[in-house]
Amino acid sequence: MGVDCHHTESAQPGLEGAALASAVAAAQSKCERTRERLTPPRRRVLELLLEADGPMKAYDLIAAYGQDGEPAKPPTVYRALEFLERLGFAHRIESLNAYVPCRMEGTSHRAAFLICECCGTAEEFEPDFSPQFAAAEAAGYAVRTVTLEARGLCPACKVEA
Amino acid sequence: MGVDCHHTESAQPGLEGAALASAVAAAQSKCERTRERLTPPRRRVLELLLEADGPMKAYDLIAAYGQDGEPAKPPTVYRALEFLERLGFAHRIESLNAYVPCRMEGTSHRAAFLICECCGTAEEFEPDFSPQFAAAEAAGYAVRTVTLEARGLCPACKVEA
DNA sequence: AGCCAATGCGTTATGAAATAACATAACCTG
DNA sequence: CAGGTTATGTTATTTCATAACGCATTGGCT
Ligand SMILES: [Zn+2]
Ligand SMILES: [Zn+2]
Ligand SMILES: [Zn+2]
Ligand SMILES: [Zn+2]
Repeated sequence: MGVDCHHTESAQPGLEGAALASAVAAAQSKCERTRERLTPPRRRVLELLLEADGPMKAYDLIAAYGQDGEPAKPPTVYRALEFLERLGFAHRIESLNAYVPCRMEGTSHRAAFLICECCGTAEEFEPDFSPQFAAAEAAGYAVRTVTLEARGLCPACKVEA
Repeated sequence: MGVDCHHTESAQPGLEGAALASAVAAAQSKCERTRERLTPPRRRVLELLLEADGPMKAYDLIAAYGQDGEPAKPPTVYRALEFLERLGFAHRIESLNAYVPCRMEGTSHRAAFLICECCGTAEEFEPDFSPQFAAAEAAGYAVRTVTLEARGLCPACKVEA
């Protein structure tokens, strides 16, 4: 990300082979349990996210969509992303206009990210908002979703800087 | 925002008259203290943000820029927004692609928002991240900025729903 | 004053991100 | 297999943001 970053960019290497197949199969069975359909475009976009080494832009997904090099049409990918987000298989990172596969084991969670401004990796973590929003809820707010994105330097890039 | 919201949309009424002039003057003198220049386009965009009842989109600012109805050119407004953000006079709300004037008194702070999905207001509050990021910093991260945006219903809209 | 570097602005054009709208196809379920 | 629902294909458009370049203004320096 930073022009002066020469890291291998694989702080979060993408899945391949058996690991990839296994992750997709897990999503598949999760869908079946809730009568949701992991259709070909949805599966394909999930694969692309899982294979990637970091956050993927929507138009990167569009370009990479066809195994033969044929790009997808934008709505194909945006619809798949909407589905994957709804099911919790992927998250959108607002401050990057980019998407990542969910890295957390648990089923339901509020996603939060530590984003490295040097190498571009985005590490998901489980935030604890209880103290924050006790006050908000006490003031009458009904909080539904929360976006928390911290930006800075990951350990590796911090050392080099 | 919500199609079923019939509120007056003035949960955060914009400034006018003396209050507006005073807010702009405060920004002016803050700039002078740090040798920054509140030039005409920057002042104009700040005015528009302060006058607004809620978050403003960049192209709303562009359209409203000229007192005679003439729109600004996009770079004019985006440059002004960059400046206002840098000085802490305005914040970008990532999940809305929109901008608000800073409502906090203190000089330096990490902005956070409670966004009502019904009436569209965005209330700024001062978050306390200390517990969250003690862990992150301990793990070697150097956190520089944080985006925290909570979405839900404000007290007024919650009652109506 | 005259010069210079730095900063900001005006303008044109383009790039990037996301969605609208509508037709067709696949899938349940009774 | 009929009919409602969900998903996809396709075309076009809208929305959001920046690149690039030349000119103007500012403020320090000699
Ligand atoms: Zn997750
Ligand atoms: Zn890094
Ligand atoms: Zn603020
Ligand atoms: Zn509201």
